[in-house]
Amino acid sequence: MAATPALDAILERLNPEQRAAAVHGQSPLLIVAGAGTGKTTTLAHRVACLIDRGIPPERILLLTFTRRAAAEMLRRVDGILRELSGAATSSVTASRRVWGGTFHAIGTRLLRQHGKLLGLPPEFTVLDRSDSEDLIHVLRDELKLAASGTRFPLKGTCLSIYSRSVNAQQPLTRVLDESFPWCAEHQPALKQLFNAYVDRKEQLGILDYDDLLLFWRELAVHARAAEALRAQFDCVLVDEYQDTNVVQAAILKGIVPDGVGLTVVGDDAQSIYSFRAATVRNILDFPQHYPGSTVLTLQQNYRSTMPILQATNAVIAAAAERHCKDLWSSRTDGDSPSLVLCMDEDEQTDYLIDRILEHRENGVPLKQQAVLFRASHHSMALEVELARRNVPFHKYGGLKFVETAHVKDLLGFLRLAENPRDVVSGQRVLVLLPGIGQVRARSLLTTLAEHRGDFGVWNDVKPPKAAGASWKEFVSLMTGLRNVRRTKLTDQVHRVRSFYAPLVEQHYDNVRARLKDLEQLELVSGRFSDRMQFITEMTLDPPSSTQDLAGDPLLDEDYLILSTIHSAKGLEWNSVYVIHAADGNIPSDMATGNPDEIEEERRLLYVALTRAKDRLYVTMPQRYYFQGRFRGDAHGYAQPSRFLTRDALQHFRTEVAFFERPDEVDSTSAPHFTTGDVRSRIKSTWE
DNA sequence: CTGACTCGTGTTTTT
DNA sequence: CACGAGTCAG
Repeated sequence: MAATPALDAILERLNPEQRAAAVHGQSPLLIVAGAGTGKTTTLAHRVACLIDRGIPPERILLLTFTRRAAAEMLRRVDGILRELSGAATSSVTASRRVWGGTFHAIGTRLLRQHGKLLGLPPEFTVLDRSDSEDLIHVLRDELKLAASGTRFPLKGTCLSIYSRSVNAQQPLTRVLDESFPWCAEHQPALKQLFNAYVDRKEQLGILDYDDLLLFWRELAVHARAAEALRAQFDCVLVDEYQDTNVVQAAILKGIVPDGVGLTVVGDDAQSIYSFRAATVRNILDFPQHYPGSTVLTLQQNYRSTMPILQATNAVIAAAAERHCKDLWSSRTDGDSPSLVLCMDEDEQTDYLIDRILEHRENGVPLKQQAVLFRASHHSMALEVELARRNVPFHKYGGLKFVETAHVKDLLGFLRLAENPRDVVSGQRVLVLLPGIGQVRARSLLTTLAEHRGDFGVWNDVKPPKAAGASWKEFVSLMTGLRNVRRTKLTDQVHRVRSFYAPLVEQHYDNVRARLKDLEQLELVSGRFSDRMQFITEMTLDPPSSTQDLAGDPLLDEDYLILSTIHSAKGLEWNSVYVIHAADGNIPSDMATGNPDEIEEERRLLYVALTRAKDRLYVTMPQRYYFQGRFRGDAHGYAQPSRFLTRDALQHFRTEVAFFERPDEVDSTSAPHFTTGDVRSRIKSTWE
């Protein structure tokens, strides 16, 4: 292709492999990009090149793993385009026209656009994980499955089984045998439940997360729709391809059957989402799926120092199956990573905070430091201590703001108004009202459905005594919300909040914090133009939790990052602390069932370690106190993660976190007073 | 039928 | 411990 001179100059900044990827033509392309090898930079340059080559931005589809990643990528594209055109404003809007987002978000958008071809109403609502569980729960009751004597799997387990089956496209028997053997005896009942689940979603006009992919795939193979989709895009780029599942691969195959214009990027060594049915085979077999494809491998690491890379290379070298990659860096100097043995969790916490503050003193801002862990609750003790010491932090992963009961309640009102057939939201909202329980809620919703979602019929219902005046108020709120679709969204949220606030006090503890969250939500809603968009975005791209523990991080310029390893994917920081690196946590003892799971845990540790640019600490408490049943000082001893092999440990400096104990005596100074003084003071309390 | 209560069990990662 | 399932008094 003929690049303009200016573009050539910009591409000079890339290394040869990166440049080859950026300027590659339309034949199928796989970029195997090791950790920190400038994957985002490369992809951004490729998108810029495509636009520069005259491909209309709205005909480019960029699929990423998170919305943040898409935004970051397009920001970089903007930068490059602006350089090219000498700050012309047109380029800024150009990248905004690119279709960028997660598979689920893009799927939603395309299904609203083309869903009619499948008979799907464009105003469908989307269930998040816990909504889906609630629906399963309702159906389980209706089918009386739990009452059959033997204990039936919990709603969450049922949904996991269902989800695995559809995402891996595997028959139920196989999923049960391989992943849920203890539920095998319930196979017939589960089949019945899943059929009901699929039918009910159809009746209610709702889709769950998995449906967004499944329906999109149907769209992509459905003759007329597929044509429209294929005609819509010239180029499709997929990031984090190692974490896609077979349904996602089928979607791509449908949109781009011959792979012309298709680019996928990923690193098999960082595949960590098999619990969501992602399969590393997608990236490994890409050349077979798309004959004539080009494979480019990026191996020069621009992120970490060589001592850190030597350690991470050694950790991944022990993996059972991997693409050979030998990451290297020109940053040869730097400190060896530390393995820090702490006596117990408290000492680990103290050690961390001391190090973090020390680094900050030395000019590394808190935002450039991250504490990473396997499970969300691993940071609890640290969070408490950070709050006590007034160190601001922001936590990614774990329970999100929108998953808290009160936020879901408030959104429930809006969702019911948007789609009165949505009985999941309906139940949720109705049982909040005094005097209304499961049974009455169900009958009210049936009545509502019989009157085509006209909330007015509820005026004729005899309200339960306990409901009092609030029933009339509730009905008028809902009719209002139904009719005033044009009212400003914040006003709608405000009305719901006024009605709902008193109910918070009746149903939950910690009322103040929850009411503050609701205020926050009203504020957030101001950023959205219409209600449907607001509801959908909140389930597909929920904001990470507001941290009220350590003050509002938005007000603080600088804050420390706490993150699960899963949520840290693709990110990097100057100083990284991987905590609770004991066997049983990494690998989690929930995930040591089969060799594949263990291998994934190894990659998980690899992902964590490769986030570090300059300084890497791996810490673990050696003594764990048992939680729960046995109180007192019962404890056990932990071993370092099995993935820190002898070979890997050669690249670590092992230290023991000793703390200056307060009992270290300063023998040089004379006593200010005697023990006799102390005793007389004690006596004075009752004298 | 609702809502307050007790009892027992299981416990990761996320769109 | 925290949540879900099951029990029982209004």
